[in-house]
Amino acid sequence: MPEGHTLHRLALDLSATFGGHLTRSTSPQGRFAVEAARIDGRVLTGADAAGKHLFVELDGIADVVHVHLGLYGSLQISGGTDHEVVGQVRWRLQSSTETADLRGPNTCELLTPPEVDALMARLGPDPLRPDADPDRAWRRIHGSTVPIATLLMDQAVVAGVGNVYRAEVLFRHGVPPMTAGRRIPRVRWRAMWDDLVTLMTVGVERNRIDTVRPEHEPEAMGRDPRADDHGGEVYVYRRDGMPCHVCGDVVRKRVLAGRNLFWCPTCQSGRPRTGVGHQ
DNA sequence: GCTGTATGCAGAT
DNA sequence: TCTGCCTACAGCG
Repeated sequence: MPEGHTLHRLALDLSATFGGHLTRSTSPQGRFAVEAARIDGRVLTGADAAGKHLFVELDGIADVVHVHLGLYGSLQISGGTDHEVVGQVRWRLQSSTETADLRGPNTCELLTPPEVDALMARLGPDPLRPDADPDRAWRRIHGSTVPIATLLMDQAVVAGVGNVYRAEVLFRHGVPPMTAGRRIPRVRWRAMWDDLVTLMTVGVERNRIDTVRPEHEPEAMGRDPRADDHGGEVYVYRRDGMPCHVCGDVVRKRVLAGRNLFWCPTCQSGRPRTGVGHQ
């Protein structure tokens, strides 16, 4: 489930598991073999994330491993070192006691420090980084005729938000997805940003996306908690055709800029409403 | 066994 | 707006 929270969580887990340890690197699949040989046998000094990008640093080499999971990549950390290789493992990282297997990444490469800087420079503020400046995103949003739903997915506007957080934050603020960026009031954007900080921080802690407020949880609403389980509790993401948790209207879906977009036409009508849960 | 789909993004058209 | 790509898995015949 690679949105920004996944990468930040992986950075924490990699640091905790491998930080300060001598590591071995291989590429069972072969496509990272040359690079793996260069970093093999080094102490892992740290891991960090920015948006959906993961960086791993090793002692004695300036270059940094850059990983982007894309749509379906995964990095699985597990105890033990004698695992059989299952599937296409691009990079296997091991300490004396632990193994991390990277499968299906969009990108796994070594970058020089200037290349890392260039990559960071093209990212918008990341709600999971304490130094992030939401006004930088605002400057891109408030003059734009592009729908807010599209802007939220643009990593140069906000880094780390993916299709789930986009749908959920728009729902939680009652914003119609097709609203032009320039029609989003500044206070609304700030509330959405603060909410993203909260939601994504919870995402890192739980390693899953939960966006449903306590008063709308299945137990509180008398719903079956197993009715639509996507590995997290959400309002609209992939719930098209199902009743909205808040108002009961049917959740809609359309393709926007090549991605599925989900929303509730009633809760996100753009008209002031008295229902619970919206600001 | 095949097809479709996926929480992403770059490059071509 | 589209195509391609990284890979695994569910659903279907």
